[in-house]
Amino acid sequence: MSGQEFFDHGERVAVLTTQPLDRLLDYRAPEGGCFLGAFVEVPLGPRKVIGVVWGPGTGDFDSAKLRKVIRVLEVAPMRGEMRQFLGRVADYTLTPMPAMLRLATRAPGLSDPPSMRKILRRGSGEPDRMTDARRRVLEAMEEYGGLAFTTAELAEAAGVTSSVVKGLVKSGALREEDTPRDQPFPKLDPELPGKVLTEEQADVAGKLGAGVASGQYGTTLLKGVTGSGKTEVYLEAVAACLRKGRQALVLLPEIALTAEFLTRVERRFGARPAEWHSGVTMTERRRVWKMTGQGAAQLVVGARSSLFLPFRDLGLIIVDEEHDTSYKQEDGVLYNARDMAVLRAAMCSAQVILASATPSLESWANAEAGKYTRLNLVSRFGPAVLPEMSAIDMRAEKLASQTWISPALKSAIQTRMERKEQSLLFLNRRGYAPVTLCRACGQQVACDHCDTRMVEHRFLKRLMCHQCGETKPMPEACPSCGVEGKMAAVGPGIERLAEEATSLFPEARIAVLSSDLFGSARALKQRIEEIAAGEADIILGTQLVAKGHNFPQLTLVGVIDADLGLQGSDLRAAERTFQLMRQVAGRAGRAEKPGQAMLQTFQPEHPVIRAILSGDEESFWKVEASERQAAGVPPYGRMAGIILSGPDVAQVFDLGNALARNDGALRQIGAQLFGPAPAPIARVRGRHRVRLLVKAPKGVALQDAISRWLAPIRLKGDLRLSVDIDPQSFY
DNA sequence: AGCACGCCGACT
DNA sequence: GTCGGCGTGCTC
Repeated sequence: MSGQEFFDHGERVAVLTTQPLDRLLDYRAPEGGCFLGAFVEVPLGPRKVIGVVWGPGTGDFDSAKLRKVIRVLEVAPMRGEMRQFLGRVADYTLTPMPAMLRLATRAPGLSDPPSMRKILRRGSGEPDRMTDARRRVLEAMEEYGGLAFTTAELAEAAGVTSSVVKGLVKSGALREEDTPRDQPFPKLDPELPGKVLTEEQADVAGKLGAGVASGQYGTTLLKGVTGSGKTEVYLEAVAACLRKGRQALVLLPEIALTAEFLTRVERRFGARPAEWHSGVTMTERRRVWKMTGQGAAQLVVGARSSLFLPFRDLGLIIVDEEHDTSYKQEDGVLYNARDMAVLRAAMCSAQVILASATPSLESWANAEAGKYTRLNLVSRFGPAVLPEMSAIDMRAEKLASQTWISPALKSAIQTRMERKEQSLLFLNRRGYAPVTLCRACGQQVACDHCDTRMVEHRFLKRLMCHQCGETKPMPEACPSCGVEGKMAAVGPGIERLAEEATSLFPEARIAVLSSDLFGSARALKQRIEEIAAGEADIILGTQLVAKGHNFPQLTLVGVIDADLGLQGSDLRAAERTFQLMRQVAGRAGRAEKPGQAMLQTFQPEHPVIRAILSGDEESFWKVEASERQAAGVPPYGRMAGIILSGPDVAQVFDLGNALARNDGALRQIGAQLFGPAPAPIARVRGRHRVRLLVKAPKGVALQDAISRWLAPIRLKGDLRLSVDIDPQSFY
């Protein structure tokens, strides 16, 4: 990086814009000059765009044609560390820099001057006439001396109309003052008493705190079983970070989890932290972005994109539920927030805590290799113990056709009903039935734009494509052969399971938790609270229920189809099933009552099912690790996916074949290329998709080889190409 | 990304 | 003649 930090008026500067150009553009520094990293507005063709001063000009552009930076924006310049971080993420994910800059400036109104509002202060003058209403206003002002009132707020507080307040301003008893609308976040107090920790928790918290206090980089894998108090423990690391005067970031995989988390932070530190995710309002986003940059937000709680906020001095990043697949962005810039968190921390001497009850194999392997410190919380808090796990061998169960709850599971639910305890039935399938077919011709109803089956949603009275969201009414006659009244639902979805549960237990109060049955995160949260308070006997849920919600009355978990995730050729299928089953099982018996988990399976001897039942995680990981090592796949090898798409199948395949023929750059590093083959979903929204997979030994320069391989190709027409380094899903 | 330029077919 | 389709190329 260049040593020059300031550019005088007229000097050449190189500017990175958010426009998808593959290089920096030279401009002349504006009057008053500008700092390296300054956010600027520059002319580009007929338009004005936002950019960042990235360094001294490259000088190879005709200086007569050089245009001048219009102005420097009134926000903190981008720090060198942030510029470097964006560059490293771009190199790693093969993302163009403008897209990276867009990620880092996802706040509205950056180009606007700081928004101001008028607040009131006590003036020097006295009111010409004192009335009762005026006295109340002045008293309210005294009482809340330090607060910044607007006219409306002060009128409200004093119980008068705003004209009374305006009168006082006119007479000079109050005066108006301009103040920035974006206020700093209230101070968090790390010295407030936290929850009393057990000896084990205090020991782990102490070690994490010491890491933060060292002011150096380090990553810790914090493994704690459900209910072991992981959150309390890592909040002590946040406390250590705050004491050091550095900022902290907590990443959560799911927006639905933030509300409860914010409350816990408030209980521990006396104020709410900054919040950053797609559900936050525009004005609040702007405030969070700016305050993060000024160091006036000590703690940010957010989704993966909060990793690209302009922290001034980031000392700690916590990745909660680090194994969660939603940390991998699946559209736009393809990055894994967990991995990039480690990168960012290494660049700014911060600590990372990867917290999970069921860590990813990647993190487990990094801990085994000594790259990460590993800390364990093994005891569940309070008297609760992990549930007793058992399998129900579905080959031996006699089930009526079109039913999925085995007699064994049914009687276990019955027992819970009698004891006034709750049961949870888990089925990771939304809708009523995964397949709708015609009994006359055997044809399945498929989406018109994607190569996927349409899923019946009886609740919506429609068929839905889970790929593109397209819906259509339930057909009376077969769309393919025209025969009427022969359409049949095949297989269970969560809605159909609800139907079965209702007929088995007509007197039970049944709650269904599926993401498509709730319009908002708020509605979902409220329903979850009602259920936790006991307003349901049987809970039916999809994936959603596996994540961190606490139901104290719950003592039975029944997994309807434990084999569901094991099918398919996904290299992480075993790992995912293991994590999901463990997490769902962890929902039972969190309070005083011991829990029981029953897994309905057709393959009870499958190693993954056996590992889940035995609870022997270390041996599961060791077996899984040795299999991946033998296959040379992550985390012991590297992979990348190339997805080609376009409206014309032949064209897309031609491009795929051309790429496969010219794979010299890949062979140089000893990488193998598979494909082109139709992508897992061969058609989405009318676009045909073809995939190539690259598998390379660990430790080679994979990104470099891929960019050399792809450099010569020119995309014609409507063809698209995207590169996914470390792809998460393969099915 | 936008936006112009430019080269062909279809129309008042 | 001219309107408008979108392929190609440029933006400091």
